[in-house]
Amino acid sequence: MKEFLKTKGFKMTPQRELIFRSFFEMGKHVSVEELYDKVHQKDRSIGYSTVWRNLKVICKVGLAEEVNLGDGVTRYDRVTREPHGHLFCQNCKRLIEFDIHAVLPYLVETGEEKNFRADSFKIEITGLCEDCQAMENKKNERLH
Amino acid sequence: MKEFLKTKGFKMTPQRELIFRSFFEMGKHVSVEELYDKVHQKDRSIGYSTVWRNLKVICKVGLAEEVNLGDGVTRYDRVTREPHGHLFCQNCKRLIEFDIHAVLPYLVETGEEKNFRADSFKIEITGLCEDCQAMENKKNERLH
DNA sequence: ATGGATGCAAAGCCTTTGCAAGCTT
DNA sequence: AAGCTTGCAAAGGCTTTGCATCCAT
Repeated sequence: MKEFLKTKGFKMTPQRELIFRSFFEMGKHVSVEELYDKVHQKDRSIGYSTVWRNLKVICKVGLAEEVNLGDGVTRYDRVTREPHGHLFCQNCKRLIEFDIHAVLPYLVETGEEKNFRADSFKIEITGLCEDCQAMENKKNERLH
Repeated sequence: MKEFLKTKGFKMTPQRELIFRSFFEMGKHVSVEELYDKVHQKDRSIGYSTVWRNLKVICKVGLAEEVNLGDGVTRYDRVTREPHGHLFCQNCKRLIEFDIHAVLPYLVETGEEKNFRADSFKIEITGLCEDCQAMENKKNERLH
């Protein structure tokens, strides 16, 4: 990893290593704050902006990309995994993934038709997850 | 429209009418600021927050929905039009639409499989539009 | 008269950046 | 030494809200 970063013009530091490790352990859909909390527990001296900047670095070297669900918080998602879409529960903010191999060809074709140079594809379904639907139903029952 | 709003618990006012009209004239992918600029030209007394709140109202009554491309600006998009995806140029911020009828069934099915109650579907391709690619090429030529 | 609507200013919230000091190579 | 990194604090930039006032019903 150290070598890999060097080829991209970045250096390795203890902080960076801890941040990278933590991010890849958490794996997916991590917000700056979540990662900061986790990292900060292990090393109280690491600042918020360092975490933030390193998340950007992870993106710059192509290991993750930003995900924006419109709830005001940017999340970071590993890109080494298979292409996938997101089911985003607006209540509990949970993110469920699903495979999008079936539709990717269509999207690629669409971009080509319009002479658009596509960098990334995003498919998101927002709504209510199974659990939150159940909760909602219980709440309604109580009201009657 | 006045009647329609009343059924939703909202009242009609001169400001609201101007804002609604302007929004529907602009039609698609409008940011608060863009709409404010347009509205403010016609009536200098209308404040930014009034425009903002009315955009929210338009969403609440189901006539538009928020679009978040991850550039820090929330845009509002009419929902009466056909379901569509977005090609978002990261350089000029232009939004090009494309039909997504072909893939919607797959997405609906995906949501059902996971017992997810889907409220909305979002498909976004980010990259560089034709024009900006041309500009980029010219710039590169000049450098050589 | 009511309760929603408006304007202004101020607060919120994340995201970014400026800087001086500290490390990596 | 040269340049990337880090921490802290402060600045940004857009979104929201508090409040007194106004207006539609």
